[in-house]
Amino acid sequence: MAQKETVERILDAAEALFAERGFAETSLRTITSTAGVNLAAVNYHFGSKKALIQAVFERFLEPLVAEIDRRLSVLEQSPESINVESLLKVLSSAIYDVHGRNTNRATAFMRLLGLAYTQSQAHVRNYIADRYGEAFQRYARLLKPALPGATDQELFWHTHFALGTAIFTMSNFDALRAMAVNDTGHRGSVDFIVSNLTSFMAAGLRNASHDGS
Amino acid sequence: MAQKETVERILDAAEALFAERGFAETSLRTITSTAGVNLAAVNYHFGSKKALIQAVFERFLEPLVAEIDRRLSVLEQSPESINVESLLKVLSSAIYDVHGRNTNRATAFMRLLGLAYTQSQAHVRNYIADRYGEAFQRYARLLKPALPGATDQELFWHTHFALGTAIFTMSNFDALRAMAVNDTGHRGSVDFIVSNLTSFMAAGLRNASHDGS
DNA sequence: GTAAGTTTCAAACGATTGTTTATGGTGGAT
DNA sequence: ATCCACCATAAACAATCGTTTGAAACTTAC
Repeated sequence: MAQKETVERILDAAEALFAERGFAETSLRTITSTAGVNLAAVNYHFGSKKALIQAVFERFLEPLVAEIDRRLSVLEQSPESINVESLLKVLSSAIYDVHGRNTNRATAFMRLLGLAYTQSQAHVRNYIADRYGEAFQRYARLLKPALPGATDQELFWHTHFALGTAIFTMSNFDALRAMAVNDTGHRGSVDFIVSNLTSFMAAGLRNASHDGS
Repeated sequence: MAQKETVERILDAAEALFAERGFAETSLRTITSTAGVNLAAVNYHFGSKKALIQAVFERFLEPLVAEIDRRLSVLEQSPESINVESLLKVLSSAIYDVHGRNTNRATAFMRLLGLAYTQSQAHVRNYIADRYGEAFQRYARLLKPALPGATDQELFWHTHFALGTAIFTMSNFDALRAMAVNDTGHRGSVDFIVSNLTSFMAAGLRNASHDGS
């Protein structure tokens, strides 16, 4: 078995299992037996469970952030088209683009992103902040002129309200869909949910703006 | 030491520790040593760790839901005053009312609520849905006419978007305030933040309504 | 003051966790 | 064919987990 294969199989299994039950609740034995590799393989290839968690995030975030950056650069070339909706669309489109319409993978990723915040042991948070903080700030710089009249305080809080909405929805995606079936009879397509989520966030964000537009 | 005292000390320690690090990450030994009681006390008084988790939620949710119910009954007596804002105010006022301006306790609980979703051990979710599902549905029934034109699906999702915004904000309250100081120079008063949060949620919710009002 | 009923306590239980070790096997370069 | 770097494997490691035990300490009632 080639080394690439083992590493990849571990990452695949870890990603799915972490998303399903969280970090602490997923043992290395569950991961390695799901992946069909030896228990010691994780420590051999990654060093520790913590390093494996970071590797899972890295494999996911690296192409995503690159794609977001690319799309922001495109957007910057026609500044008149920069607004709340187009900025939010950059994010959702980037997710679609990187993982296709493979909703399994996309929802797994959403769960992971949510877990990174809620369940995160410090090392995950620090790693993400350290590695992708710059990308976040670039986004914030573009958002500011899209919400004229908002003070820095309002901008900060409304941005994090929107962030919270997305993260909560993502990290509970499957559970919410199950509840939706129960309450409304419809599971809701990914497109429907993302579209509603985006407009919810946009409406809330615009609420911070004072220019009445 | 009276039994009441031991039980209460365990609940206090468990509540704070669970909120801080999650359920699986908090051992009974940490809880009991923080509470200053014997390790076996948890299993003696509660039966199991799972039962302790439920007891923590029950102690918090019981008075809160009762207060919400009381306020909803008052609101129902003057139906013309029922709208998105007044319904949201019921929630924030109920929290204030039950725990005063003790934001520590309130944010700890919100983090617990968030964990109940993300660290979904099925038993916590089932317990909450089982016990407080009716109260939630009553609220939803009142919210529906306040958002005319929204389909059941839109109502469900926008409600949970708003719920997610609140839970995320409250459960990361301290961290967000620390970031706010860093980014804007202002910590933001509780009233300022709650007021902005409420209007963000209201704006997003109204977005589900199609009557254009 | 004694007996019955509760609660606390130190100690141990078996199970599971992440990690390490020592041994074998494999494939490519010389 | 021989060597060597790399990887897979089974087994064991120490630590931690939730839970149970049996005896001691306490409270309550008569």
